Amino acid sequence: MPKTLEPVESRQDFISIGEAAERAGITQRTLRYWEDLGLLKPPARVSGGQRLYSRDDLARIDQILRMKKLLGFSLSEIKLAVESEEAKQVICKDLKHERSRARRLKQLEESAGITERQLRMVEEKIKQMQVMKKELTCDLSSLNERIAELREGVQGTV
Amino acid sequence: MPKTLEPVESRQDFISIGEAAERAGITQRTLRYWEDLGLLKPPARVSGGQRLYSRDDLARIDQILRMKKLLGFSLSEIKLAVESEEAKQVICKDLKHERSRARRLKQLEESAGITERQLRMVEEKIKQMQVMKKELTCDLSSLNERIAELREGVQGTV
DNA sequence: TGTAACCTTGACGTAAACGTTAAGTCGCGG
DNA sequence: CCGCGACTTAACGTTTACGTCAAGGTTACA
Repeated sequence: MPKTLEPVESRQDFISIGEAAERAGITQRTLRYWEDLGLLKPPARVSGGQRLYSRDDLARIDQILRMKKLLGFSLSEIKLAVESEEAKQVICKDLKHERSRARRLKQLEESAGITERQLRMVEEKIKQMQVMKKELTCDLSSLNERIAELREGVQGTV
Repeated sequence: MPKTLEPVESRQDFISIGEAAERAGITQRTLRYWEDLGLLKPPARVSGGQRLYSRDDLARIDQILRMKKLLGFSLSEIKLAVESEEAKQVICKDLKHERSRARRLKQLEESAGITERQLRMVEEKIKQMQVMKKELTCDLSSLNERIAELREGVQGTV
């Protein structure tokens, strides 16, 4: 159900697709595409049909971008992650409504599993990138050494 | 010039494309494709025309894989990085041949510049990934807290 | 010496992630 | 109330990074 504006929220709190795209540094097409794939939940619309993005929507967009650029996830992988995020929020709301505990527990655990896998992956990546960093640092300092040697005309010292 | 076997090197030191691909966890097609794009320098060949990959080649392949998977680089970006790596090695060899000092100095500096840019990028990524790690850790512990609550039947404590 | 397993190039196919264009609708300042 | 820019959906095009044959050459081994 693509919701319309809720009474308490002002039109000021929302921005058009053009502005949202510009702020995120992507195209309108990309936003619509992500929506089609289910990465973004259908945003609010004005009566005429134009999309209105909320602060939450923008945060989600940023999150997706980070997963793409930092972790190199495909959109389908991101969808999984986003769905678990979704589940988390639904669960938090549902906690009020006091329903089937076993079911909620299962969802919570599933969500935690996904989050944990992501965490492990991030940790692994950080480790490997620190190795790369060390290598690059090494390379760089040996290059700088050579440069210094050359500058001082001490070319023969290999 | 796709070189042939050099006298000092034994055939044992080289492996076929099939084995190289298997070791790297990629396909033969991918190796040939990378070679076409100029990511890999043309490897040695046996007289019959079949490729022979050296230890250096394998190292290069690993390097490319890390750039792809860790940094999320496109192949064209990787090509740039690899070319600068190439340049570095050429320069190191040339250092013996004692040629125009000014020119070598310039190349060394260019090489250092590229390496430094790469280093900065890696550092930036590490930073951002540490932020993600923190967020995920936070998420996870709050999830686990809720799970514990539910398990002990203390559902009301929001 | 044959033959099965491996390799070669070349060409065409494909999935993902959008780009681009078309044809029409909406919203708002003058 | 009109015109212009921003928006809508739909459809087709494009790029990247390979996958997948096809048709033949090479190598190793019984």
